[in-house]
Amino acid sequence: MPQVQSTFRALADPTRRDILVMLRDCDLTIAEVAENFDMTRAAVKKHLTVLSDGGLITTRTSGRERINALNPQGIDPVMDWLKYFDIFWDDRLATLKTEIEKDRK
Amino acid sequence: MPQVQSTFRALADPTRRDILVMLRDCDLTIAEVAENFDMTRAAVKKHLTVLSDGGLITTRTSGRERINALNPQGIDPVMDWLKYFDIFWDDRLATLKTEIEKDRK
DNA sequence: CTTTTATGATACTAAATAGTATCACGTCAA
DNA sequence: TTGACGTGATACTATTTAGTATCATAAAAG
Repeated sequence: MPQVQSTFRALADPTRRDILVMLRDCDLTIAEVAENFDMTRAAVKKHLTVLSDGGLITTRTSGRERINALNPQGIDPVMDWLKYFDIFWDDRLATLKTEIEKDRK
Repeated sequence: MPQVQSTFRALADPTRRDILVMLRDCDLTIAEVAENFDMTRAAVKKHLTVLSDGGLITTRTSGRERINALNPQGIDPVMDWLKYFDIFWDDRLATLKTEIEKDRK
């Protein structure tokens, strides 16, 4: 059960946010993720570990490959925390939900 | 106009998130914020600068005091980014909005 | 005017972080 | 079996970050 801190920390790096966007479309092995970045596979692996610690991704092994997938519930701790600002961004929240539904059409 | 990265970074530190929670109730000077932490005023000042860079707070000067206030729109870049995960957390968003309205009663 | 108070700013230290290089290990294929 | 491939893990370096200490400046109070 990841702490809220580990989730916020995982989201704080642009490379890791890019990885999450990639995983939104399809699951990827470490090597496949690394192809999209100008850094070594080992560095990408570290980012994936941080994302896993933050509960934002899950991993499963298939033979010698490790497949990374987005964890739908991973964002929950962040959302729970943001709730503290309800009196300020409640209206915005409603607007966002409308935009999401519009995008899906 | 703060970049999304500076906002995510500002949120990634537990001390800074605590400061935001404090400012949710009332505006505070640097010294008043510092009273709540076991660290020097200079350290708190640095955190406030990061929060300001991230657009999460605004500051105004009153005499020799500098008053820090929560910026309602500061969280927008983060919310915009989270929109990318719409297909996963749309249902959760609706649930959260319900909880917020319930809490307000 | 003198003193106190709140802040701004700089220099410095320690720890965390992002990255590389390297090697070991298990799996798959010829 | 032999080797290539994908990964795990460690050691190392450079940068960023969180914090302190210190001093300068400006405003409020006497």
